[in-house]
Amino acid sequence: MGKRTLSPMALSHTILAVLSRESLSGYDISKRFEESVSCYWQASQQQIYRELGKMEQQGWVIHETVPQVGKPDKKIYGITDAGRAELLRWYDGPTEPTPIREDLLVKVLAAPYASVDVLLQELQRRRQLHLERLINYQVMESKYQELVDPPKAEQFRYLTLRRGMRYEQDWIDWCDEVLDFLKAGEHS
Amino acid sequence: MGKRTLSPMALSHTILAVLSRESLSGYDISKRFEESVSCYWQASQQQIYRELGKMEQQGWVIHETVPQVGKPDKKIYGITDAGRAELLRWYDGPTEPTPIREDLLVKVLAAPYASVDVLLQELQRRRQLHLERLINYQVMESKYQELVDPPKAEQFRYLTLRRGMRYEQDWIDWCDEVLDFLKAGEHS
DNA sequence: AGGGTATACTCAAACAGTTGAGTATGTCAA
DNA sequence: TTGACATACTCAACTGTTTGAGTATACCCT
Repeated sequence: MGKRTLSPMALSHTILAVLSRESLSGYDISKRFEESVSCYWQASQQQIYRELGKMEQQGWVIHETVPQVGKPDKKIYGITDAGRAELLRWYDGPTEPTPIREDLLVKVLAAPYASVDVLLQELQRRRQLHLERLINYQVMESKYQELVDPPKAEQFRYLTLRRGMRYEQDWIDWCDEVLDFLKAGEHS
Repeated sequence: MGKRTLSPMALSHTILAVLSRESLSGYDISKRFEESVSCYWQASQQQIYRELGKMEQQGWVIHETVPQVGKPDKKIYGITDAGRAELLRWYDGPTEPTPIREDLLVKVLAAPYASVDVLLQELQRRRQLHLERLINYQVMESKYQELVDPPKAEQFRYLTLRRGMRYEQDWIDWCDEVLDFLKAGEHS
């Protein structure tokens, strides 16, 4: 007797959305999550395999095992009609903003009682990390812009990338704002 | 035998950071999380009380019960020396970007196989929600700007609010981008 | 009485996510 | 042989978070 009345379970719906376009092996799904899905959904390989197992039990996906030479067999997962129906059912519901839990900002709050130098270095490290992500997304963007007459699905996928790029730029901008504040020495 | 070697536990450290400045009742801590902490850390009331109990067992905080007239007794929590040491220990470690899991973006990805009208309405709803949050933060910002010679802690707290404001503005901008795309009918 | 609000706090169950640790097949280099 | 990498997949334990459901004191309104 579950106590939950709502079941967001958006990882499975993310997988369903990815499979809507084409069937993929579990490994290739995992690769998608490292690449084009990474700007809006993070999931580990273990999580994905586990979820696929559950989704198959629920009849949303089905797999066929394909033997390979020199490599292990792979399981190609495809979405079922029930899976498409489930995706549409979920799609009609509301979305919720992701709960925000930013430990870097907790450190900003604690900085008056701690070492501002440590914070400064962490801000620089984080700025660099977000810059690298942005650059990676910009490389992906340039590939979208090479498409001459992109299919509808590609256009929508591009919009998800745009969000990722804005998010990383936003982080860089905020880091710069805090770094400027710290370097101006106004806290001394 | 725990399998974990790392223990981020940043909720407790957020509470420690909040208590660094002043002792507060559990209820008031919860109120802080609804207000000034909300732009960088979300936690439920239950979660906060539970965490305070754990933190007290670990000696990081201590409470005194204060009887009140017409209201239940309240527990005022204060940070201990051990709590301050724990906060500093944690402070020196690296931060990690929050894992991103945005169901609205999954819906953008699924939109070619579903109703674009539903997406359009959801984007407008979300835009409104993020605008309301931004306006709320702007009200908070104007209070910071009334301070003539703000203490250091207030200046750092203001920087956390700046992040919240940028984040909400970023969402609004992205929603506008997608709405423009949908309304231009380029997906037809 | 019931419903709403506020101040104050607590218990329980379920679940999604994280971490650790593998498995199988193969290639290449030191 | 070992270590690194790639393609492919699986199991187990733990934990933070969410959801549901309260508790206590009081006030106000229908």
